[in-house]
Amino acid sequence: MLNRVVLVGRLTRDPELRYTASGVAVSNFTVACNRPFTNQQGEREADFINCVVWRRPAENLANYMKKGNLIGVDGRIQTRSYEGQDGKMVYVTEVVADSVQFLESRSSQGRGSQDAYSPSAGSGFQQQPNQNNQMNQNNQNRMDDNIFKDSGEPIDISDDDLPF
Amino acid sequence: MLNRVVLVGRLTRDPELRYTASGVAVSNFTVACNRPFTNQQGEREADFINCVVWRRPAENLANYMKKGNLIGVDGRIQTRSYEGQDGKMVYVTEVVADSVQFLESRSSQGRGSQDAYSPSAGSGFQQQPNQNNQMNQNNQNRMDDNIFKDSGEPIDISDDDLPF
Amino acid sequence: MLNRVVLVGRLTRDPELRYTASGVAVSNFTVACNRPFTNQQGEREADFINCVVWRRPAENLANYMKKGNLIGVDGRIQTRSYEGQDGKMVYVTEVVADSVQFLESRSSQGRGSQDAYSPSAGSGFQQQPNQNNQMNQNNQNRMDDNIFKDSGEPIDISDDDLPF
Amino acid sequence: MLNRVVLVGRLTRDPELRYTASGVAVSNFTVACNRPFTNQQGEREADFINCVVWRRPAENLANYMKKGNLIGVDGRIQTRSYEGQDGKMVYVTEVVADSVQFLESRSSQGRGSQDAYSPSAGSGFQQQPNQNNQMNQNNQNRMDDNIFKDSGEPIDISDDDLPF
DNA sequence: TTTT
DNA sequence: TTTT
Repeated sequence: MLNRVVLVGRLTRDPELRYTASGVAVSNFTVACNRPFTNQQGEREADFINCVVWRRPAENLANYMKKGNLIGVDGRIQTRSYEGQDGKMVYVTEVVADSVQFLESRSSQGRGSQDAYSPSAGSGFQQQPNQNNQMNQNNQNRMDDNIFKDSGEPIDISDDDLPF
Repeated sequence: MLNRVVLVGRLTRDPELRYTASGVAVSNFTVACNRPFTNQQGEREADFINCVVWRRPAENLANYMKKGNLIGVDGRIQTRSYEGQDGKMVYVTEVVADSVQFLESRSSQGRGSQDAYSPSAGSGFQQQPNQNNQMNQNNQNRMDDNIFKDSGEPIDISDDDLPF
Repeated sequence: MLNRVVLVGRLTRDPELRYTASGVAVSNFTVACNRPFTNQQGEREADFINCVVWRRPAENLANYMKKGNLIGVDGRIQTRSYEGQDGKMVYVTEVVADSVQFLESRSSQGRGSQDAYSPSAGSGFQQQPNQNNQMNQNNQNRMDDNIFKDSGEPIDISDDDLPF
Repeated sequence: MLNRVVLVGRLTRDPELRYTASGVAVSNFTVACNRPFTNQQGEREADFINCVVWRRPAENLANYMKKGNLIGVDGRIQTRSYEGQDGKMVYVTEVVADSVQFLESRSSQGRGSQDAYSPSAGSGFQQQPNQNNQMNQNNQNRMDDNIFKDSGEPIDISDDDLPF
């Protein structure tokens, strides 16, 4: 079966970086994609697409991108369900990013476009990373009980959700 | 902004065909996409991706495809929200198909793969269409009040949702 | 059958705008896509992907984008062949763009990202268009004999190549 | 930069399996993609898209798929150039498949759709593999000098072309 | 509420 | 014939 998604849009908020109990980085973010056509009132609407990315690109995203920045996402659609607080099942559809492309860097006056892959010597990321997420790089923010403590919603997410 | 989705998977049920108050055909369906990897229990999971398609390909889909058939979808991700019966907003993410590809026909012995586009003379659809949806072809099933009467959920969907 | 391509990369040169004998705008351009990985010598290579776009987005591209600008392409792969000057068939693979996304505008200080679609009032293109191609907007550059006169290669391209 | 391709089409010939000097499997194949629209003569044309796949999926493809079978390809566009026998540069554009999806198996009466990924215990490939390529599984067909001996064209392909 |  |  095939399942492929490509998005280019802007971050609706600063991406959040968290760690699973076993120390795997995960970042949740939302991409605003303006529709290429206008509605019947002549307005241009947008889609707000929830995304997740794991491991190294999660850390890069949180450290270098912020609200409003333009990014590209290459991934797949994932569905999952959990029991809501009213006992009813909640169905979630989101994009799991295989890679995230920085089309505009944080300070970004002018040229952007760094790769999210292999940010090794000589190929990018000379910028100072975002302050608030920096400590996560050292894994000191690891959560010791289940997951996503400060987020209301996906409390049932665990290492099981690791895509591979 | 870019927003592109390609899926290949199987219909989880017979696609439903309806008509808006102004007579535009719309079909809702779900595609089961088996994941290419196994989870930590060694099981192969699936994603169940809700899709919509409008107009002519909606009619073709409903008339020629049924539960279990393999289809391809080329479209984009769309998000929308409506107020649930408990007064809380419900957020929906689904795929709006620009085109649907029939990779396996209804009775499907052997070769499938007809195009959903331009099903004109000589290019396909020699099969008998599905009985139950056939009458829709003549638009006799048009709904005279708002929309989606027999479906509980998307009562707020109207012609406004027409993608173009 | 499905055939879908999404690219984000930089223009290797100013896009060229031409018109078929019947006055249809067409623009050829090449997108440089840096690979996300390095080769065995540790160098980062690029793919140079030839693209074509027709009609209105062709004019917009030529008028607002130039060498080095970042663009997104949503399209399909097309193959064609013609007889080379040595009598042998030449096989060409290129991307036919359905839409082109401007991720960085010509003078590009700061925010880019205009849509190539419906560039109507209020939604973009307040910039001055490129001088040299401006006259094409009035169709005064229409070619009266076959096509692509000043380009050596695709002399066999005609209105037949119009995608729809 | 983003570079993503998804194809669904039929193999124009049996896929060829070869091995680089260092023993890495590679398979070249061509996918015929019927266009969804007809040309000005009312005919339905096709694109013939050259593809490459490496390693394990290359072996699976060669062992289980044959001319005419329907496959899905998820990959990226790659360009390369080499000096032709007349001393002129030849430019090649092809699709490097990350994964190949079998939408119709070799003997294929009825249901197809196996995954090309992780063909481990219990998940598929109970069919007998193709005879002629079977020996390749044991790497006894490894080529000891450069590459692609029996193919005229890409004699300059070596381990350097390994995508990762 | 899920397909092979 | 190639972009940052």
